[in-house]
Amino acid sequence: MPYTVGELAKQTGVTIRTLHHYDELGLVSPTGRSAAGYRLYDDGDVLRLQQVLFYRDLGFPLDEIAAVLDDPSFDRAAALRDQRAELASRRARVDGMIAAIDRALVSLERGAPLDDLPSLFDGFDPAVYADEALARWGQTPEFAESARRTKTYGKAEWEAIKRESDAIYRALAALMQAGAAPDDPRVRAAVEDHRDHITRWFYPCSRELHRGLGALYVNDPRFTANIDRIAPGLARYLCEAFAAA
Amino acid sequence: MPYTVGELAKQTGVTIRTLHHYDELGLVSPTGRSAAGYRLYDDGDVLRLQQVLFYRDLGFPLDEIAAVLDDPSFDRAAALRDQRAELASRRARVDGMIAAIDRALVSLERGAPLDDLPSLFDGFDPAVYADEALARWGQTPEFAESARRTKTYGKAEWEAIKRESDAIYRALAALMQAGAAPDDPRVRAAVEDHRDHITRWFYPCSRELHRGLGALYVNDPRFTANIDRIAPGLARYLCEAFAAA
DNA sequence: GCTTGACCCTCCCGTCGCGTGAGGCTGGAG
DNA sequence: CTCCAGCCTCACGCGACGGGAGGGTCAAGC
Repeated sequence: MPYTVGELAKQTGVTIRTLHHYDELGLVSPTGRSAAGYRLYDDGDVLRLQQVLFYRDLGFPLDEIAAVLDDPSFDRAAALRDQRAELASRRARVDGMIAAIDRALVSLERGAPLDDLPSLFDGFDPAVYADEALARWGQTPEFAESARRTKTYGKAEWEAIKRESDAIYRALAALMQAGAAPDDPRVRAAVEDHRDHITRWFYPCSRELHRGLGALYVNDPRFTANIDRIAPGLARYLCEAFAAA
Repeated sequence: MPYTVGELAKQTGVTIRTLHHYDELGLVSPTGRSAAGYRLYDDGDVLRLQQVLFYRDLGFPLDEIAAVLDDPSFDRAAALRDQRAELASRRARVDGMIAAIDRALVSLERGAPLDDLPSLFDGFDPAVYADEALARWGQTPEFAESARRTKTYGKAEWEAIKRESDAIYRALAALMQAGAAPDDPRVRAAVEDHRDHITRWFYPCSRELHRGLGALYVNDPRFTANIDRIAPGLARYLCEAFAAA
C-alpha cells in the first residue's frame, strides 16, 4: 500500500515541500505515480527517505547524502568522521563568537560606553609587542620611532592594525596551503604588503629589518604560537618568505 | 585622503564584493564618489565598516547590525545577550549532531553493517515504555496487544515510530507556543493524530485510554522530562488537550 | 599620444535547503 | 453535482555574499 506525499509527510515529520524537493533532486523519488500524477511512495522509498533523514540530522549536505547512499562501496565510517570534524570546527567557531561576546559584555559592564571596542588581539596583548621590541631592539632608532608613534594609538588604530595584519596573514596562509613557494610572485606581493604595514604603523621597515622580524617569528615561541593560530606552520613560512623577498 | 574599494578591502580583510554588498544594503555607503563613479570611503566610513565587522564577527545578521548601529538608543548589552543565547542554542544543536555521530560510529565499530540505525530515542530507551506500561497497566488486554506487537518491531519500525511521534509533538508544541487553546480545532486534529498513532503502533486507543495517557505524562517525571525536552510545558499541555478532545 | 595592465563600475546568476504562495487538477463524501 | 481536502507544477524568496561578463578609468611606460 503506497503512500501519498501527505501521508508520508505525517509519518516522517517532514513537509510536503521537502518531499517535492528531494524528488526533484533525485534524492528520494517515488517508485510510482497515480493516473493523475500523484506521487506514490512504496516501502522501499520510505526506507530510503529515512536513511536520508538520518544523515540530514547529522548535518550532512544533501549532495553528500546522495553520494553515500548511491555508492555501496562508500566508506561510511570515514564520511562520519569527516562530518564530525566539520561539525567540530563549526562548534569551535561558535565558541569563539560566544567568548568574544562575553569579553564585550565584560568591558561594557566596566563602563566602556563604546561596544565596538574590539576585544583586541584576543588574548595577545599589544603590550607584548612593546616588551618584545624593547628586549630585542633596545635603543635602536626604529624602536624609538615605533614607541613614539604607537603611544598615540587608541582603540580604533589598534583595531585597524589587527584587521590589516590579520588580512595579510590570512592571505599568506592561503598561499601557503595552496603550496606556493616562498619566492612565488604572489607571496612576494603579500610580503611587501606586510612590510608596508609595518612601515605605516610602526617604523620604516627595510628588507633587512623585515628578515630579522621573520627570524623573531620562529625563534620566539610567543610569536610563533600567536601566528600559528592562524594556520599551523605559518610562522616558519613567513620567515622563509621574508628571507626570499 | 579617501580610500577606494581595493584599498579598504586590503586594510580590513574583506572582499570588494562585500563592500559592494554593504553599499547596496545601505549598511556602509561611501561618503563620496569620484568623477568616474569610483566609491571613495573617508575615515568615518572606515570606522562604520569596522563597527559592522565587529558585530558580524559575533555572528549578528546584517539587518540587526544596521538596527544596532543606526539607533543610538538601542540596548547594546541586551542585543549581545540575545545573540549569545542564539549562539548557545546553535552550539547545542551542533553538539547534538556530534553526539549522534559518535553513537553511530560506535555501533558501526561494533559491527553493525547498516549505518542508518537511528541512535534511537537519544537516551530514552524504548524499554522504558515497556516498563511504564507494565507498572501501570499490568495485565490489561491493551498491554498484551502492545507487547505482542512491539516485540516484532525492528530498528526501522522504532525509527518510524519516533519520527512520527516527534512530528506530532512538534506540531502540538507549535500550537501551544502560538497560544492555541487545548480545545482549538487544530489542536484536536493533532490530538487525534496522536491517538491514531498509538492505535496503529501499540494498541487500540480509546479517548478514555488517551486521557489516562495524558495524566501519565504529567504524573511521571520520566515522561514529563522527555516530553518537555521538545518544548517546556508541553507535557501539561498535552494532558489538557487529551482531556479536551 | 597611445597602449598596456591594473583598477573600477554595474548587472546578474549561483549557492543551500527548503518556505510559501499562485493557479489549477483530482478524489471521495454528502 | 457540489464541496473541500489534497495533489500537481511553476517560480520567487531568503542570507551573505562569490564570481563572472561586459565595459569604462587611471597611471605608467613607450
